[in-house]
Amino acid sequence: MTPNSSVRVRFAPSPTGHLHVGNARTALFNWLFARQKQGTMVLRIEDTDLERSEARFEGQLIDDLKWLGLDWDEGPDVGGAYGPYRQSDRLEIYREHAERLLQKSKAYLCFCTEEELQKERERAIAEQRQATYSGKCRALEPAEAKRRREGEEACAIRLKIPEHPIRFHDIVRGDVEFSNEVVSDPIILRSNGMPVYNYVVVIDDALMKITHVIRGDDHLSNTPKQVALYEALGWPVPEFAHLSTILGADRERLSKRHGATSIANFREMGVLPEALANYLALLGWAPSGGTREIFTREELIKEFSLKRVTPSPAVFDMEKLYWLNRHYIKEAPPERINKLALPYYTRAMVEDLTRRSGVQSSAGHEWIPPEPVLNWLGRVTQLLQSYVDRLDQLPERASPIFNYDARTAIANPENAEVFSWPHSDAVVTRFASKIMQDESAKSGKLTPGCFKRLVNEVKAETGAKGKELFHPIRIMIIGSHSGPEFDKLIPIIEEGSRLNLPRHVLSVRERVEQFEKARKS
RNA sequence: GGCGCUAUCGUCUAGGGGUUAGGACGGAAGAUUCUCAAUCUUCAAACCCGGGUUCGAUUCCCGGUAGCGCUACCA
Repeated sequence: MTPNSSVRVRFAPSPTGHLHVGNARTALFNWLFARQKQGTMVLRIEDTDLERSEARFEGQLIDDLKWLGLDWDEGPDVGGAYGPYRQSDRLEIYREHAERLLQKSKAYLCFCTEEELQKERERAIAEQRQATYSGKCRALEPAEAKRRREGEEACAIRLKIPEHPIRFHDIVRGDVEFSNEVVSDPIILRSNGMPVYNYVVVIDDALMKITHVIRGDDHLSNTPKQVALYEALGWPVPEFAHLSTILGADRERLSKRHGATSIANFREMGVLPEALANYLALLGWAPSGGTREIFTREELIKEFSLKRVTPSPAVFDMEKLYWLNRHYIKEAPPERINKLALPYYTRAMVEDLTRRSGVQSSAGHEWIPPEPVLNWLGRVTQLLQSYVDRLDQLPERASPIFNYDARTAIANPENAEVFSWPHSDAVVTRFASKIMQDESAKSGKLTPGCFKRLVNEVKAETGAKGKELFHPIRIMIIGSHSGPEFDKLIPIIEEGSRLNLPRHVLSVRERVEQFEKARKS
């Protein structure tokens, strides 16, 4: 992965929590672009917001990014020639360049207090004007300003916005122009010596030789200030690509309110990383022709194009993500899915155990099932694969196997309807007596072939066929009239009944027995 | 309030001065199956509004409206 082009992009998250889907999509687009151009991907941590940033979040961010399948060539964890890659380690650099700007009189000292500025702003809003800085301190004599600063008067450093409109090119949106009238001289260094975001981002991007700034469109309105900064510093302005916002179903900006929005959430839900990456790529980007939807990582790298990114905001559609996830679950090698699915089962089993015993067993969480159980769970997963959107639904879908309860099966109104059918009574009675007499069923070794034979006998004896035959039988066995095919289900139930599990899985015979008992009582 | 960005089926999108406006998710119907899921087939579903340019605008331009963003000594 040696970069051999001059393209350099960066993903610059703030370590304020888990990676959010919006940011993940930004990271993905940066990554796709870098990899396609064989350029360099830089990870930079924007931790100048001391109040919200936490060191541990950086590790989470990196985990989330890696889980999504992204990597980077330079960053706080891997180093690089343009470090440091944490803004908190770069404060000296920011101060130094601010002073340089001052010397070149591209910036000036501002002694206005926050209260003054606040009043100015309120007045402007009251007069329905743009709330821009008056530029009062811009008129100060440099010599006087210097004297006041040396006299320990608190001051911030402001950039001089040029007297001409600011234009820049955006790959997604085309040419954008802002009148200088509406961009007021921004503070770059606060009176407490801390630099401001719009300033550090430029210093970092320029010093890190970033050629393409790909980021969320919430930064679009900040861009003129940044362009002015590049110009003041005499540095080349990079290309910009502002990605549209991801919205929730209510067309409001996607937030925790909308449910799962962090990468960690999706990961816990059992969404596969390739499904998420594929989905995210489709949010705002479409291939030429616009008919393909499924892309491997390599195909995305090959096909991706910033020029084809849509400028309009996109609503996050969980259903479509699930569709992709189902696709990738089906595609994935069974061993991989089994391995990923395992924790969901063990957690459910342990929870079930603690619920019923009332004892909290922390050791249970690390329960590693023995080989035969592992294999069996793998077969359960394969049986249920086409029934789930995400892996965390597996235990729930497997519930008829694990938690058979004859009473609830009988009490269920839908089932009651089935039992009101003319043949149902006879089917139940005949089938039950056959199972109770069957030798193989006694030891939990009923085979699909044997099961089929018994069903056929019931069919011949009662005249029931199709649903009238199978629905009552299925209810007896799994408590519901619908479910997986018996051919696959029967061996799994029987095998499960012979395994040593935290909670015994009832054999077909045990189920039928319970059912008959519950029915008669 | 000011400024900016955006506007094609419910959703993600393709397309583009003349098209039966294409695909996908979801929905509906059918096929298959004992059932459900999966799968396959079919169907319904859209160019925000008003002007202008033009022989012709959904497409180009302007305005309106709506949504979102920015308007900080937040990032």
